[in-house]
Amino acid sequence: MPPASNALRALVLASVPSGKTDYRLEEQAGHLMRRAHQRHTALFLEMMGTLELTPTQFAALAKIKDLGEVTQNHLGRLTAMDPATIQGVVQRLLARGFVERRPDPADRRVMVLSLTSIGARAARDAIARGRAITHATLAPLTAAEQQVFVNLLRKLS
Amino acid sequence: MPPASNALRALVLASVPSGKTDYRLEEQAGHLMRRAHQRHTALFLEMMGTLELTPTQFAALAKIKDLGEVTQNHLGRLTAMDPATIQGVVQRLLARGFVERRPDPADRRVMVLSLTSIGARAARDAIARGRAITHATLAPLTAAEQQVFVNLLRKLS
DNA sequence: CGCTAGTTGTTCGCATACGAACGAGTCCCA
DNA sequence: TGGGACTCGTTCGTATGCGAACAACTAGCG
Repeated sequence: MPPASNALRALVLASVPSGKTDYRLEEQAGHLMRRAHQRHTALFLEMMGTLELTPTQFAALAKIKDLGEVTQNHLGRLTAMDPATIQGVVQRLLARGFVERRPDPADRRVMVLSLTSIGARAARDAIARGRAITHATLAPLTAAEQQVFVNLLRKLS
Repeated sequence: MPPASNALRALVLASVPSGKTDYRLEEQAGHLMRRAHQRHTALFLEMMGTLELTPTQFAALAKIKDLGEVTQNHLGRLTAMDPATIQGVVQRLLARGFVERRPDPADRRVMVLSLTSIGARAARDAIARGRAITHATLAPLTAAEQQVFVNLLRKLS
């Protein structure tokens, strides 16, 4: 330590009182992402209304509709849910009669999922609302900002 | 119903085949927000490491450190957690000895929260890591993009 | 003073979310 | 062909996240 450092250090400590170097929670990306996602979820549940679908249930439904038939774990990977999570989501869709399961004779570990006719109708209705939900979620931004925002989000997959 | 509407409706239905008008789940803002938030949470838990703090526990800790003393529900409002959620978070911080509670003589409904000395040290360490976590979360973006992204997120509070 | 409206913190139930561990099955290569 | 490595789906435990209901308490108004 060089001499005269005591006075210097006191100065530094005074300008940085016990690590309180202006860490503002409200400006941290993660905290803002959590809040923005929270707001979206609230909009989603409200606007999905009588369909009573959660965001993950909706994602699973829309993806099965896309593919016709999917394996449960594969569906999970496509919708960003780990096996434990997709399991519960699929159980609830099964219970509501939106999804069917049948064993795959070619691979006895696997259960193949597909939509029932009720499930297909629900998916169609839900996707219509999904568009409105995306619109509402992005409403605070201008059209140009919305483009930018979605592009940046994609980079943060 | 006006006449000739059957043929018309058939046309409409044909041009919009059962609602399959290219709804791409992967491009919906909400889905992307969920995935980006997921990635952040994984980074957070990994980088927080031995401190074993979750994002919400960290937010509560940082906010109590800011204010010195807070009421539980008030803390919840400041960190965007409803009373049921903040209750559990505070319980876990109490159990780890990071937070103290004392009754408010002026309002017997209220419990005032503050940091213990261990909690204050944990908060200081955690905030240092918090900066690194924000950095890592935004790493896929350029500095200019990071600015834009955070600004847009703020509008979507 | 008394009544009503609102607030505070708690509990319950349900739905993500994920790590860890597990049994069953498949794949590939020595 | 045998065996190790991997995959599939399930279960358990823990932590958000929120609606709903609740008892206790405060505040404000007639």
